[in-house]
Amino acid sequence: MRTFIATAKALSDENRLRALMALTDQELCLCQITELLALAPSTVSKHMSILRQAHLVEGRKSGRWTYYRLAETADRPLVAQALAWVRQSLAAAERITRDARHLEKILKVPTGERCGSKTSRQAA
Amino acid sequence: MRTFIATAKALSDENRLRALMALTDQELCLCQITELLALAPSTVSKHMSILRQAHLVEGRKSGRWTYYRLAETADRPLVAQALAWVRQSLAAAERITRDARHLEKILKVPTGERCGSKTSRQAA
DNA sequence: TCTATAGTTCGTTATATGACCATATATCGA
DNA sequence: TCGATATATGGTCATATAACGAACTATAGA
Repeated sequence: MRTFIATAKALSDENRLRALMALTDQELCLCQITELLALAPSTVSKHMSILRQAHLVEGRKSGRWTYYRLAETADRPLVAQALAWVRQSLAAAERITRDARHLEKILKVPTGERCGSKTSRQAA
Repeated sequence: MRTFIATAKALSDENRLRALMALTDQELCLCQITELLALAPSTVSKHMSILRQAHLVEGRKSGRWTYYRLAETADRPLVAQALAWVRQSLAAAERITRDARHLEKILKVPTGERCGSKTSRQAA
């Protein structure tokens, strides 16, 4: 019950849903999600922590960056079911498709020029 | 997106989940759900209103009573998916099975002796 | 080594939520 | 009609949540 409620709550916030949907096709580092959502990094970090605790995403630390991806659900069918529900409910949502277009641009920025670095800010 | 979030929020409260699961096998009037959850009637009414707005349950007014049942989902596959997720996630939850046992007793009380009437209070 | 960058954690603040009681509405039965 | 019952609605209060900035940790690179 607790687990279920934690998952449902994790799925009750627009920004977390946008982050989740952005991870559909590839993993993203926190700064890319931050760029997409246009929120403070600390806020996004908190959101991702909530998604991770609900086993909806997994985090992988690599050097300075933390990469997030959708969770491996082979041994968690209920999470898989939840993710399927999210995906089918939101795939066509205007906000999500807009994010997908925005994400394309974000992904074109090479590693090393991303995030809050002066270089990437100038590029933007 | 709004709709999805409303649904996810509706599923984020333990008492609403208990009510939802209690409706698995039959419809119940508000007072029966109130008895099951042991909350103030106004609180339960609010909960059912939230579930109804999320299209998870339907209300049917009959005389003094309002009967709630799981929503008809033939034309709402996403709601069906959500309900399936709930059912499969919680069917075995200790709280839910305990509620099911409690519900059996509640259902044995004949109509007219239910709810807060003096008769039913004496019976309890 | 020193500085900048990426991310997390913590404290604060505004809003959302769930609980209650009091009240309103509606129905049933005497 | 009048009183009791079933539910809904509105107000209030305590707690939960999401946002931010500040401060901390860790890593990379000059």
